[in-house]
Amino acid sequence: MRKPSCDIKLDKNIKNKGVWSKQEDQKLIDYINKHGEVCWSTLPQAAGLLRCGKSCRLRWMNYLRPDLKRGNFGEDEEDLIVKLHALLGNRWSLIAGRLPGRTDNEVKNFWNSHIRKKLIRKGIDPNNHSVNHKIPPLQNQIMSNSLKYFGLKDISKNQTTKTHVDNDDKVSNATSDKDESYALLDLNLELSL
DNA sequence: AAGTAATGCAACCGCCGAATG
DNA sequence: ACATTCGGCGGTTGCATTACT
Repeated sequence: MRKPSCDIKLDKNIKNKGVWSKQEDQKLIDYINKHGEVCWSTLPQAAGLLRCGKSCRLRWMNYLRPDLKRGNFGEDEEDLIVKLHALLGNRWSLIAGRLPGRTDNEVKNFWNSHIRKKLIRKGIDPNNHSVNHKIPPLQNQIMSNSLKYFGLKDISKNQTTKTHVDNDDKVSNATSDKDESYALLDLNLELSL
């Protein structure tokens, strides 16, 4: 058993947990402005922070980075997230990569708190975006090509994911070889992204 | 005004793959 | 070849805020 790379419970140097204070934010910002995004595991000590490197990285990536957009998602962004999710599933970092100034955490939260409910209200299954139509061969081919563009396997052919449905309100992307393929309605993604 | 439920979001947890010794 | 470390990711939790009764 290898020990966790960052174990808050075991590391005696890590005293702070939970919400970051303004002072901690400032220390992190100052350090990164001065030294850049260097080794996260040694950063906390070097910057005088009582946090683990992982926590520092998360704080910087999701909140402090100067190029972050913040604020509400626009309709165009929402639309793009839905389309990308139909194509990529819960690969939030890939989806966020197509949305300048947005983080994977932000996209994931937005999906779980807004988009999922919206799709359910419209009678669309947010997990597979299906409205009970089979994917026509041409559309299937487009999907397959799109996945190749992102450097991904075509999961519709043989994927068995680890998440599953506990109840109808839980996130799931359960698919298996036995599952049928469903249509991705309105998936007019530009393949030249 | 007080209590409770629902919601949104920041942060944590645990796992994985790549890099390194 | 193997063990270890690290960065990164997705899932989940917990808390603050808001809405409702």
